[in-house]
Amino acid sequence: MAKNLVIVESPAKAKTIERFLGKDFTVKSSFGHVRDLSKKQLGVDVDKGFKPNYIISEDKKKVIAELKKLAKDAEMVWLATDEDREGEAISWHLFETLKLEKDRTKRIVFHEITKKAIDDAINNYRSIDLNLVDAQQARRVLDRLVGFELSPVLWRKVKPALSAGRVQSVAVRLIVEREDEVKNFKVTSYYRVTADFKIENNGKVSELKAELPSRFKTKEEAVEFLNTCIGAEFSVNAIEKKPAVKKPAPPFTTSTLQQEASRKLGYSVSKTMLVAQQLYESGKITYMRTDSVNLSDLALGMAKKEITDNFGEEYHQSRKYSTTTKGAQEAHEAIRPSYLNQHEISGTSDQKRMYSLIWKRTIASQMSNARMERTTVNIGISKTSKKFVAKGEVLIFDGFLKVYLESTDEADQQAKSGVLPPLKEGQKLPLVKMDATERFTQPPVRYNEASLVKKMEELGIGRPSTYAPTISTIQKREYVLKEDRPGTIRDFNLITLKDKEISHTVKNEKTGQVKGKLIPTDIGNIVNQFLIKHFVNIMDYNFTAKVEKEFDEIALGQKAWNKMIEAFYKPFHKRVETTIEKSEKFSGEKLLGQEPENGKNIFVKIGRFGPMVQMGDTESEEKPRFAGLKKGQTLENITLQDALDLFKFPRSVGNYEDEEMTVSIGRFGPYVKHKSKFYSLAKTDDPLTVDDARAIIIIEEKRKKDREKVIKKFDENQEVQVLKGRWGPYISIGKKNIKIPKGTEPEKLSLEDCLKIAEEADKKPTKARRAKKK
DNA sequence: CAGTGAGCGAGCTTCCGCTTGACTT
Repeated sequence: MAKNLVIVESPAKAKTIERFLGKDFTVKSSFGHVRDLSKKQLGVDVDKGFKPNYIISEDKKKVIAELKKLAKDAEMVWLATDEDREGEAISWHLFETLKLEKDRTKRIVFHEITKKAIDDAINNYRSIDLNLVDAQQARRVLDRLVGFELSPVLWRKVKPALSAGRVQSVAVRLIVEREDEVKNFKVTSYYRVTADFKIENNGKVSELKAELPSRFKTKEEAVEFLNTCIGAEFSVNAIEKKPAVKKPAPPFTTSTLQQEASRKLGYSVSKTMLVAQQLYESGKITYMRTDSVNLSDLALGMAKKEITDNFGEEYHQSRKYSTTTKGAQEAHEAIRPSYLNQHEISGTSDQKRMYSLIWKRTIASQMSNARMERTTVNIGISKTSKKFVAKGEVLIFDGFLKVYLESTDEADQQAKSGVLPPLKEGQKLPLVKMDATERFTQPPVRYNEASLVKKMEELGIGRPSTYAPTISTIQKREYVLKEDRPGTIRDFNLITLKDKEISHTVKNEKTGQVKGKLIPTDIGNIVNQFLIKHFVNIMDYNFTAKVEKEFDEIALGQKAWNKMIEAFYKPFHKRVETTIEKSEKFSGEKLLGQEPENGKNIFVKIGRFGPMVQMGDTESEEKPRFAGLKKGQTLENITLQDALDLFKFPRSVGNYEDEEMTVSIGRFGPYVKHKSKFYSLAKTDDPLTVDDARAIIIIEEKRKKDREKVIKKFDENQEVQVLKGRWGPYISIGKKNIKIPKGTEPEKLSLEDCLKIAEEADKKPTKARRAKKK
């Protein structure tokens, strides 16, 4: 039995550390937090100093049992969880649940996993910092109080099963407000003038492109300018050369990795985290949930060697980066390859691509600046004081650009200017042509997953471990949707001056394309309005920053955590109560107009099951009729006619096999119902016009598919079937579906085999079932 | 996950942070 037990948070880390420590040490992991507030109740006694009721998480019971046993037998327990608020709390929870003894427990921390760092940590042990633990408890309790008191208000006033929280509600707000900006943006057009000149140098002909720095507001002004330029003489007024440098970006944090993987590899933030986790677990990169841009001395040394060996000494420049991020806790290093001499790895193509990205970014961060020379040429016009400007850039030394350049979010970047041809001051420039192109002002760009993370990080909302889960939560609650939109064609004017003649053409371009952007739903809009109306302080972009400041004071021992919570909770709770009592249901109800025949009012609003239309008043004797909105329809864009169409369902479309067929719109889109069976319409079908002939085709097609679906049937037991599904063959027994074990040929299964497989499946634990809920 | 398809209120929803779970022999 080892004399020493070391407990860290991650099992991968445990493995590495164990190698450094030798056989007197056993290293185990806690797998993150081991206790939390009870899941079902508030878990905080608001009347007794906000005493938290901690419960060992179900999936941690085994871990705790094992650690308890090992701790009992060890001479010394070393709590080596991360050096931040959460890590300190994990150590404390371990101390409490494992019932450790003070004089046989030491708290240590290290930021990098090297022999030296670990030895140093062992020599610099301390005790658990209870102030820091209190700061974490305050954070935990605050989040619980906000989440568990606010969400029920939404259930009562807006719609059941909604949620609100310090982080997610503000994330939704960002998206809602950006959408409003896009909606309210007034596109205006202007004219940009460019000119092409011909340059002759010793018989060599080249082109010089220049632009007028000022823009024209109207077509008339642009034409007037071009008119002025007819027959004018153009000449070089001045040439200015200026040196410039470009610096590499700092090494990756979780947030910047998510952004770059999104831009360069097209990954969602959850995919980025999944692949990074694989790389971490196989020891190829350092920890992937970090807000630090710091590289260890070891890494700096490796980077220096790699750069000098591969590119030469002049390419190396040692750099220390420091974080500018609000609320960063910096318990880890930046995300970097574990071994920088490994330029490539084996693995899946996703892993290879991400590794290569991380390697390049890390190496580039320790390389020299790129140096260039920027040239600006002013070109005078004989008939006006306006001037054209030509810009060129020559790379003098590539530096870090040799390996890596960070991408940007800006959609339409100016074309990179290249080398200018040799020019002399006073030189005459013959005009080839001049274009005045109509351009349009751009609305703000909607967030995608990664740019939302960037914004959240700027505001200090959320942590590296929660960016991805938060983004999936707000989509799961249907507050926002990730959307693609094809865009529309827009005409623009092009006026050209060539050979002293002015010509007008109309061209077109695609605009308004959207790919993977986050767009608020009706529910998202309504919930956001509601929360801002009643709980503006929590929706404040600075709320987190404010409470973080108080958590810091608690960590420094300047404030008692439950006093802080009390000061927040009293007014907050009162607000919750008055909102429940006084405020009306918040449905976003809007009167669209009247039904032309019966004159009843038509409303749109959020109902128990989402956005819907209503015919007739709620207070009237006669019950109103309801219908859900179709995909793509929103409270804002729906018209009276759309709404009236929705009441046309269910529509009878004739008889088939002596039974009526009806077309209706359900939760999963339009369908035909026949003999109490459902048949989905194709995307191309219009549910308002589908007739009997088409409905019969749809029914028959589905029947054919169902027949092909059956691999095996058993006459002796009709309930049991072997079927072909979307995910391969499976056994269906009544309402239950069972996966076929690997290596079994579905065609050869007998009834007995099927029943046996089903029985086996039944015995297995029901863990998978928890994930079933939508 | 394996096909879902209503009703407009009787009973469950929910938070943010840490971390990766495993069913044989």
